[in-house]
This record gives sequence, C-alpha cells and structure tokens, in this order.
Amino acid sequence: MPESGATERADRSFFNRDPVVVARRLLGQRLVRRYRGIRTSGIIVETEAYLGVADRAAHTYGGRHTRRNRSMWNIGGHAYVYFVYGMHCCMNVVAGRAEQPVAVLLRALQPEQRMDTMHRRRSAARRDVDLCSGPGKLCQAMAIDRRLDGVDMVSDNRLFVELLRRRQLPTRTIAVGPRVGVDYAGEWAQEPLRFAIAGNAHVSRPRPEAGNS
DNA sequence: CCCGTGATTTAT
DNA sequence: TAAATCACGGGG
Repeated sequence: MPESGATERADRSFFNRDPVVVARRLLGQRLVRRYRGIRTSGIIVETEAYLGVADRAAHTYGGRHTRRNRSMWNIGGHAYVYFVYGMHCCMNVVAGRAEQPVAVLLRALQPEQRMDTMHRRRSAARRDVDLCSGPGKLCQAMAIDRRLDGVDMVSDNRLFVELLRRRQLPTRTIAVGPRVGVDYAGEWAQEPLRFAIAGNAHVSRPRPEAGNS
C-alpha cells in the first residue's frame, strides 16, 4: 500500500464530542473503505451536522427510536447508513456522548485511492468530480450500503477514518451554509449546519459560500 | 424541471 | 392495512 503507515486512525474520543465540532474536524480527513480486497479512499470535503432530539431535520427528532435510526442511538464512532428514495444510501458518522442521537452526514469526498474502481461502480459518472460529489454518490463509489449500518468505525477494518491533520482546518477555509434537502424542517432548515472545504471542486451543489465562519 | 424507486414511517 | 414521505441522482 502507498500509505506511510504513520497515519493515525480516528479513535473514540474523536467522535465523542459535539456533532458540529466533529463535522468541522472531519473536513480534510480520509475515509477508507475496504471491500473484496480493494481499498478505496477519499478526503472528506463536505459534511452536515444533525443535532438529534431537538433538530427537526434529524431522524431522531422528538426522541424517535425506530428500526431505521437504531444505530444513531449508538455511541460515537459508529456508522449510521440508511436507504432512501428507493435507490440510494447515505452514510453518517455517529457523534456525541452516549444516548445523544446526533450524527454527521458525509456529503462529499475528493476521491483519492482506486478511482478506477469508483468509476466502475458508478458508470453514470463521466468525470472524477462526479464520483463522490453527493451523499448517495459517495456511498455508491465506496461500496457503502446497509450492510455497514451499525459498524464501529473505531475498530472495524472495513470502514474507518484516518486523521491526516490533528487540528481543524482554519476557520476561514471552511464554507458554511444551510443543510440540503431538509425544507420540511421549518426553521431548522436554515441553520448553518453544512460545512465544506471552500473552493474544493468535489463539493456538491449548491455550494455553500466561503467567508462564513 | 421532473421523475424513478421502494423501504420506512405514519395515518387509519 | 394503506397512504405518504423521503438527509437523492440522473436526464431533459
């Protein structure tokens, strides 16, 4: 593998904190997926925070505890993968402390390793920037589906995060905006809970504006 | 802009 | 049991 081996894997303490902090700190880190002997990876360039019981846009709004959102009630570091619109999967990383059903949706990656495999899995993608520029796209490119719902990313070898930087990116390089596709959530739809690396070509549309803290 | 697509949720 | 919903993506 072309890895240096010195890369540090995100541990429990990385995830056991405020979801907004996790969402910002995930930017610039690496998501790794191992499947059938192939290691695909990408740099996380776009995230959204979901704040749990009080957040009308969250699947756990109002304390809902259903079969689908079961893993969102798990402790930080677990994956929450769900199926939506009859054909797509979306992947979240559970954050917060125990019994806080909060999570971070991974919305886009800058593909890094095995882009050939990603193109094979996503024939509709004509260009590299179409591979992982959306929550459903990245799941398809990385072979992430409901079989990975509930896995512990701190200990599982199939899906995990590698830390490429110890610090969060400089605040001015993080673009902030309202979350995508949650118009049903009333005032919560306007909250600035979407984060992206400013100027990165792999961020999904519409792009949040840079310059917001 | 519209529409597929089907599991999940929510209303009867 | 039935109806509505949906943290999306692709094509026109």
